[in-house]
Amino acid sequence: MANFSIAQPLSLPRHPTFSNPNQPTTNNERSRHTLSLIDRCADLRQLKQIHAQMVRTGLFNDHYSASKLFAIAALSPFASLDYACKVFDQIPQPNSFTWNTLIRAYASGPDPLRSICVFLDMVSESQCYPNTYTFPFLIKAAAEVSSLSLGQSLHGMAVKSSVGCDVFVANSLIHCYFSCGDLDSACKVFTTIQEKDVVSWNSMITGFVQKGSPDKALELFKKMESEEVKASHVTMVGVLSACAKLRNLEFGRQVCSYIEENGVKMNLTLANAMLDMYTKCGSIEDAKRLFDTMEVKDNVTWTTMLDGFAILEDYEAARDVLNSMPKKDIVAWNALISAYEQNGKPNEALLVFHELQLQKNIKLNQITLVSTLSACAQVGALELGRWIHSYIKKHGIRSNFYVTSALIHMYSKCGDLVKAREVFNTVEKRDVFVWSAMIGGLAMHGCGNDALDMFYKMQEANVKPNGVTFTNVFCACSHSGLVDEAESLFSKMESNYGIVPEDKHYACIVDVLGRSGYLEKAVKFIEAMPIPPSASVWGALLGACKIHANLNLAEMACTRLLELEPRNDGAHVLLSNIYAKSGKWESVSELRKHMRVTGLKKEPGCSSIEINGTIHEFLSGDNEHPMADKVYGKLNEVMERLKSSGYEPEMSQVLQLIDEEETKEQSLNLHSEKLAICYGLISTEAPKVIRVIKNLRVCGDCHSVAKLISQVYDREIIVRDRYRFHHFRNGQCSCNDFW
DNA sequence: TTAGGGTTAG
Repeated sequence: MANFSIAQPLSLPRHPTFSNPNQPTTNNERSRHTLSLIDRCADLRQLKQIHAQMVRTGLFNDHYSASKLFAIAALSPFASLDYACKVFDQIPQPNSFTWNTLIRAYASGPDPLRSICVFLDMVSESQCYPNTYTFPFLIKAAAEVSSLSLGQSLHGMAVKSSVGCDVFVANSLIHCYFSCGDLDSACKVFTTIQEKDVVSWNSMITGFVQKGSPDKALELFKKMESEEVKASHVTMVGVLSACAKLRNLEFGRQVCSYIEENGVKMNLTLANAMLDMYTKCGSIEDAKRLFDTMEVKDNVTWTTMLDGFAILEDYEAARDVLNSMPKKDIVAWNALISAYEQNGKPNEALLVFHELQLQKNIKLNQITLVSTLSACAQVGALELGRWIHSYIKKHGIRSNFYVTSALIHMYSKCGDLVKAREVFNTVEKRDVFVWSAMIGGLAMHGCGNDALDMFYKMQEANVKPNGVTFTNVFCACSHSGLVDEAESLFSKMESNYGIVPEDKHYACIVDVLGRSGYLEKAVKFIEAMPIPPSASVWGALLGACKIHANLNLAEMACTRLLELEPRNDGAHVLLSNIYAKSGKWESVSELRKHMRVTGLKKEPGCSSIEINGTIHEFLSGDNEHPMADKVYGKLNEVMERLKSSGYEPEMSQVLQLIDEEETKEQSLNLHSEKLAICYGLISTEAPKVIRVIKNLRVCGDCHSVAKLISQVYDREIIVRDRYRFHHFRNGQCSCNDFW
């Protein structure tokens, strides 16, 4: 028996809703009056007062009255599971209704599995049998925790209890099977329901939408219509969501008219679903019109609108929406951060994150941290990344697979492979994304064999690789010259792993072959492709032609690439470099003229370095930095010192696009990575590692200079270029000059 | 006598 004490003599609540001009006189009337008060309770305090009075007057001994009180304690908006349990313990011999109510309360609580324990107590301790009310709650709990085996067991029990055909039980099972990813079982249950109701259809439609088959959801909706089942507002939410996922504006608009013509009851959720459909389908005008007419808006409304602008990369409008929100929440902030981060604007994402940190009463969640870590990875903001890592530990934020993968990715891309491995090693569970992130990290640092080991360990751990895993593995092979391994794995992708190679995988293999000098083999591989080669396939071949100075093949690859992407500046620059390397200066100038006439610009080289949490960017020949004078002063000193150690500038690296007044050597010295390294030398002390991130591939001269600086100045330098990492130490680079 | 299943943003 729980310990429940009546704290004070009951005084009927003074709350105005409780005043009753006609005081009840008889016992029956008093009971009825008390029961009506239960229904009108506004908070737990009032309920407890009624409880006390019921105990005092003996009304609590009446089973019906006690269970009414209990149901409110367990399920009302102000419910308290703790208190409800105490009330439950006071009820002698609870009946099915009371047990079911307790099961229901637990099933929708924070720990749904506890409802199963209550169910087991009910079966073992009471004379009550589970009925058509019991199973939907239990099955809901199984759905909440996505436990297929539990769902299946409950399904079996329901059948044995002769309630398997009940439409409520069947509908819960459909929902549960979808949640557990067992679409076949969900469909089987659906077909066995003899008298399907609208919820049966809704469960199927919603299930298909949520499990990535919006087309099937729409098919089902059409079938539902043909069977003349009247759609509800929940049906329409599902159907609109399917349209949004399919980006089918035309059908989406028809659905909106359907809702109006068929008198489907509108509510806020449905209006939000319409708004979402318009924004996802790219019709911001429709969205704005609807948004302006909505009298009631919640945070979903605001965030959907914000996201709509973000999709169109209208960040100013998105920002306005955030500013206008009456109560900004973390989801809205996350929407803006991830919009920037996913559209290649990581610096902007970080600025928003810093602003968010200044807000009071808004707690960062996993999504905030994952998006921000990804932005850190892009710009190489290692210090902020570390801060987020310690924030996660300090605030006990539950690390899920997304967070773990994001941390591994951040540490790897910021050049701290040791820390990336540490994160990987300390987690107990790893899914395919975690493994792939680690393989990707090893790949970009040139640890090809370690990456392959990881790939095999992953399979020993019974984790199935996906397309991303293979991309990362091939990338690792490419940077380490592991041609045979890459070819062998590629040939098994479909047969052994069931993954159909995509364009990016073909591009990887061309890269593997090409880098290692097997140019003819790479061409034959392209010719045998079952899908048309994409720009990235030709780009990989072109890159290899540059390394191995194969002019004829380069011209062919570039022509094919430019047929697909006429405005690919990288291709123009690569070809120009190859011409220059072969001394074909006429061709260089023709290409340069072509670029000028067509307004095509070479992406300027840009290198960044993080000092005390601030990212400093340097463009080629940059004078914008406040300490530019000192940087150039340091650069001169460095070059003199290196020359006296025997360094000679690699003029062959000055390949193209030099303005006439510049000398070749000056041009080399203006490279952004040299400026960033020099800034690192003057802003930090040994033995701090100098970490630089460059947007393009590092040039040969800068590579030699970095090696020499690491020796002459005894500083470790880590440079991330567009393709991989270079660790310079004692005059050597981790890439073994193979990049 | 009581009640239940399906709903939108990241």
